[in-house]
Amino acid sequence: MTQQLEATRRTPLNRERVLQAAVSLADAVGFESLSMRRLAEELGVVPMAIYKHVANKDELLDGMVASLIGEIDPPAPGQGWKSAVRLRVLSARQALQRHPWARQAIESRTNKTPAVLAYMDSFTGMFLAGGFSVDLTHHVMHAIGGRMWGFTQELFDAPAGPTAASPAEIPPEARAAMLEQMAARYPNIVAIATSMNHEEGSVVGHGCDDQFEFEFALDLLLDGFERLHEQGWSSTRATPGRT
Amino acid sequence: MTQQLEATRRTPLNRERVLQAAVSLADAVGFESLSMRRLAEELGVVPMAIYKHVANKDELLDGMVASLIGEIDPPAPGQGWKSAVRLRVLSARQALQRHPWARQAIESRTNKTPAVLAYMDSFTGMFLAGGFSVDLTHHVMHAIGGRMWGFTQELFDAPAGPTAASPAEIPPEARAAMLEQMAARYPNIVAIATSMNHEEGSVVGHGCDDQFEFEFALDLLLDGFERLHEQGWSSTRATPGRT
DNA sequence: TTCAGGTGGTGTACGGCGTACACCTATTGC
DNA sequence: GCAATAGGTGTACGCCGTACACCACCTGAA
Repeated sequence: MTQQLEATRRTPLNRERVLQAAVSLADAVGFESLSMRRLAEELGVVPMAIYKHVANKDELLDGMVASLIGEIDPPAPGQGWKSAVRLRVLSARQALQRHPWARQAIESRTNKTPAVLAYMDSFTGMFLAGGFSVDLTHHVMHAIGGRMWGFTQELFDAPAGPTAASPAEIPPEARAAMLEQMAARYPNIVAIATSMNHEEGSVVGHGCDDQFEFEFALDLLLDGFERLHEQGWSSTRATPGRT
Repeated sequence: MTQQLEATRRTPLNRERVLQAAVSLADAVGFESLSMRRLAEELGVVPMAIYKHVANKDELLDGMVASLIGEIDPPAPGQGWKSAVRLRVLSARQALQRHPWARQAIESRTNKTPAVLAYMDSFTGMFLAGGFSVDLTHHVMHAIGGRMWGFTQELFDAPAGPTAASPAEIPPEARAAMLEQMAARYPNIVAIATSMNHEEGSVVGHGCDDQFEFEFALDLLLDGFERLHEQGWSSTRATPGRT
């Protein structure tokens, strides 16, 4: 009797459910807190049960990345290569922002799974379809590198200082002293930070517009690609802009 | 008596020696095999002894990154901004190639240590000294992102297939079949791979010239920066190349 | 000369991790 | 009706980072 109840209660695990659970667990607790044991707990199962569905943790991560790739839009048809690439990269970026663990997952591994290869292949195809030479396409794929995934190293992201949200924590004199020290030690950084939003005294203000920065670099690269393509660039000649 | 011998035998540990040992241990065994316990062993000391000199493993890694930064050349004087930046990035790249663990160390952490700030600040200063507006400098720093450290996501680096070094492992028919499968599934990747070195049948041949690829992207960005700078670009107008 | 305090190395222990291996138990195909 | 198999379990091992109590030695003041 209890057997029957328990039998119906549990739909058997499968790879799909494991990956799905892993993704949402990672979404919730972050990459470094995603452990096999914790995932098992989430699935109401003993840790080793997971290993009936994925070979090991690395394969789990590969599966998660594959599922992420599934969220990226396919190439938009009927567009020039440039806007097609642009749209797709931005779609990848959106997927990455939905799943903050993905950047670390991608960086932590040398990705040669079929899903990754397929994505890279399809990505490569956008340039070839746009009339790029195989040669130029090759280098262009290297150049776009991490941006293909929709992320860049975030350099400045969340500055050390407290935001305007918690003004009580540090007395204004101390803040001013800190600022002076910063400005003395890192004048250039401070110059940029203060220029970013000079409205109030908030030194390292609301942070940067990540999206703007990302598109800035992306478009810079795309423009460069375009220029090279138009001039019929070939690697046998020279690197892009050496004088 | 034994006391005296043992007293002379051991020069006491200090932060410098710990960091130095950590760096060369990581050089030898790789980032993921660098553990406090192993480092202690290398130093002939019990694991907890290390904690008298660094607060924890994160601080150890920060220290290692700082020591790496020390290996990067300072800005070359008497040059235009462009070649100064170029030289410095390539110097950073060399440092990173001497210490393969560094990429992971940098990626794994949100770097706000004084050493990192100082490097970024000095880097920023190269653009400002070149007459860049603070605005443009800001975005340019974002765009150059990871490349500031001398690395890019390596996409293609060591392909799955065996290299020419181990020809015995896989019989030629099997190789040919694999190639056909690859070509069917990932035609664009294979197109690039085969064009890279069409000498023999080595499909995913000797790999790419990392250095060339790196400089390709770097120069593309630098050229873009230059163009924007010359036209007096400002972020209030538009992103670089949108039509 | 002694003795307090600090510096640096030790030993033990805890709670986490990934996962190998032996085991059990339903379900299913013959 | 029964053997094979897929899927879940329990135990155990060897790693990891590090908290905490302890102790040896050196230094400098009384």
